[in-house]
Amino acid sequence: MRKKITIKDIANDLGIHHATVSRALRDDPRISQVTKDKIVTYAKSNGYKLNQSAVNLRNTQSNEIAVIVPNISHYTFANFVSVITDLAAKNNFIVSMFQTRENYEYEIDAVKTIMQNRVAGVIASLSLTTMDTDHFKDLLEFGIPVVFFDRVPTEINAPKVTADNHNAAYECVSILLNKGYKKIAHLTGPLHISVFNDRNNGYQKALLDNNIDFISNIVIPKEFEIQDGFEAIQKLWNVKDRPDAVLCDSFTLSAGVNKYCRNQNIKVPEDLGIIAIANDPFSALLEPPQTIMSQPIDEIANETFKMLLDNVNGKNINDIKTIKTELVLRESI
Amino acid sequence: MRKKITIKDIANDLGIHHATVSRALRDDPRISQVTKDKIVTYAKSNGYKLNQSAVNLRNTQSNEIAVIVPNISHYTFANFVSVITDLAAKNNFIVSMFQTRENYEYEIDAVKTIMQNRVAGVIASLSLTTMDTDHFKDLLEFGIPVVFFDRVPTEINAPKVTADNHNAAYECVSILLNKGYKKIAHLTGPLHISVFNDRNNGYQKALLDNNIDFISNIVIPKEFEIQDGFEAIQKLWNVKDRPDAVLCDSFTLSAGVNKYCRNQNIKVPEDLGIIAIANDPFSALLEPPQTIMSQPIDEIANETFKMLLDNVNGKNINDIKTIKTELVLRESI
DNA sequence: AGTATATTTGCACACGTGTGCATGATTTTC
DNA sequence: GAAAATCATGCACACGTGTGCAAATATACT
Repeated sequence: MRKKITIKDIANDLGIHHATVSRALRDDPRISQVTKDKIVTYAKSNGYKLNQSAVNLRNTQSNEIAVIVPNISHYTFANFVSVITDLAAKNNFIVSMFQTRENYEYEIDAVKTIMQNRVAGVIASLSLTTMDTDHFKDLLEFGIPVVFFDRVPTEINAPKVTADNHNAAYECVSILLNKGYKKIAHLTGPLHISVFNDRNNGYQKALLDNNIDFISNIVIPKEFEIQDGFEAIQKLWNVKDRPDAVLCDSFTLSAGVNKYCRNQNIKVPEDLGIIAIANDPFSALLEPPQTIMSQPIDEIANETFKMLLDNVNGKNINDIKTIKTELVLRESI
Repeated sequence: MRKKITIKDIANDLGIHHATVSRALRDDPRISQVTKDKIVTYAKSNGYKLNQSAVNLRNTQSNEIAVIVPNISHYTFANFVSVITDLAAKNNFIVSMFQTRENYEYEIDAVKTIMQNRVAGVIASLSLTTMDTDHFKDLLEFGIPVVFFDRVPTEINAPKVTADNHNAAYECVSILLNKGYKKIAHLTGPLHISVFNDRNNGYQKALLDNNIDFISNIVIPKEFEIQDGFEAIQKLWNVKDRPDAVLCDSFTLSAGVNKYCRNQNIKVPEDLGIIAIANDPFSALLEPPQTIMSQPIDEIANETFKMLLDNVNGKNINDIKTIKTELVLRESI
C-alpha cells in the first residue's frame, strides 16, 4: 500500500502553492491552462485521489443522501432505492442506506446518525410503529432537507410524494362492486399512517356511495410479509360473515392471500376476488395472474429526488405531489 | 435553523479545553466523572451533534461500508443488502449503495468514488460486463479491504463468499435425470464469471457422469430480467432438438420460463421441467410452485460481513467461503 | 514610459475532532 | 513532610481541502 498523496504533496513536488493545485483540479478559470495541465498530469500519474472527508468538513456538508426505508428487501422499496441510487450517482451524490425494520427506535437511531454525518438531504418513508415524528422535526430544524414518500407524516410541513391513495382504493372497490362482489374486506396498515388512512377512507367512501354497509378493516400489526397476508385472510375466512373479495394494500399481503386460497382450494376469482395496490412484476406470475392498481414507483422516485435536489440547492420547495395510479386488469377479480 | 455547536463551543462556554470535551464525550477514562457529567449534560441540552466528517478526516477513514451490486431491485441483492445494512448499523457503520446496472463503466465510477470517500471497506459482486478487474486491484492497493460475494473474480486474491455452485448445479441435473428428463438445458450467464462457470461445469459434469451428450448453454447477454428468461426458452423451444427440462441460474430467468410455458400452454412439469438456483420466496407462489436449489442469502451476507469486519480491523484474512445450498422440492419437476 | 487593467499565484485561515505529550493538581507512601 | 505515584486537564499539532483577499506578474492603453 503506497502512501496517499495530497494536494500539498503535489504542490511541494511542483514548487507551487497547494491552493493553486486545489483550484487547478477543480478547473478554476483563474488558473492558467499550462499550470492546470502540469498539475493534472502530475496528479494522475501519481495516483492522487481527492479526500472527500476533507471536502465534506470544509463544506460543512457531506456528499451523501440518506434513504430511510422500512425494509429494503421488499420490492417496492428495493425498486425505489434502485432508482434513487441511479439519480444520486448522476448528480454526484452517494446514497446511504438506513433500514428501520418497522421499528421506531431504529428510525430514531438512523436520524441521529444522519445528523452526525451532516448529510446533504434525506428521503424517508415512515416505519409502521412510528407514532411521533419529533426526530424528523429535529432533522429539519438542524437544516437538513427531508422529502417523505409513500408513508408520509401528516403533521410535518415538508415535501411529500405519494400515490393517489384515496382514489386508488376508491377505484378498486368500485371495480369490485361493478363485478358483483358484495362483501369487500380491506387488508391495510396502521391507520395513523396517512397512506393507509387515505386508502381506507377511499374504501369506505366507495362503499358508502354504493350503499354497502359491510366494512372490514384488518390492520396488520407488525410487518408486511407474505405470512401476514396469509394469517389475515385466514382469520377473515373463518368467521360467519366472510368476505367475497379483498383489497390488499401491498403485494406481499396479496401474495399471502393467494397462498391461503391455494392451500384451502378457495377458487379465485369465483369464491374470492383479490385486488392489490401494488407494483410488483411478479403479481402477473401468480395463479391466477393478479389484478393490481399499479403505483408507478419510477415516477414517485423521480419526483422525490427532484424535490430533494431542489431543497438541497437552497430552494425552499414544500410541494405535496400525488401520483396517479393505473389499473392493470388480470384474472384475480 | 440554530447554529451547530462544536466541542470548542462547549469548551469555551464551560471554561475548559476542547480536548477535555472530546475525551469526555468519548468516555475516556482519564476524565473525571464530575467533569464528564457536566459536559455530557451541557452537550445534550444544547443539542450538540458530533461532526462525523471531522472524525473521518481525523481518522483518515470514513465510517462507511460500500456495497456494489449489479441491481438492487433484484430480490437476491435486495435481501443481501438488507442483511448487510442491519449488520453495519449494529457495528456503527453506514452502508453506501452503488449499483452497476451490469455496466463496467459504472463499476469503475463506483470504485473511484469509493476511494475518494476513504471508505472503511467494500463488499462487491461483479457486473456481467466486467472483463478486467484492475479497478478492484487499485482499491486493494489503496488500502481498502474488499470482500466479494456471489459473482467473484478468480484473478484477485481477496476474501470471497459464494454458494457451492458446482455442486448445486450438479445436484440439480442429477435430480432431473433421476426424474427421467433426458435433454436438459442450462440458462446461465457469461462464463467468464466464476459463478456461472462453476455451475456450468457442475451441469456438464453431471451429464458426463450419466453418459448424456445433450448440452445446451444459453448465455444471457445483458440482464437477468424476466423477459430475458422468456426469450431464452422461446429460442430453445423452437429448434428441432428442444429440451425437456431447464436449469435456470436465477429466479427471474426461471420466472420468464414459467411465463412462456403458460403463454404457450406448455405443461410443467410434464412437457418441461423447471428448476432454478435461486432464493426467492415468490418461487413458491408460481404455478406450478417451483422447485429450487436455495442459496441461503442470510448466511452468505453474514459470512461476507464478518470477513470484511475482520479485514477492516486489520486482520489479514483471505478465506474463500463456500456456502452449502439446499434443495426445496416443489412441483415444477 | 507610465499608468490602468487583467491575469495568475500565494498567503493565511477555517472546517471540527482526536491524541501524544507536558503540565498541574491531588493523593499515597515511607 | 517530602518524594513518588496517581489522576485530571491543557497545549499544540495533525487530518486535507477550499476560498477571500493580497500580491505579484503580464498585458493593454494613452
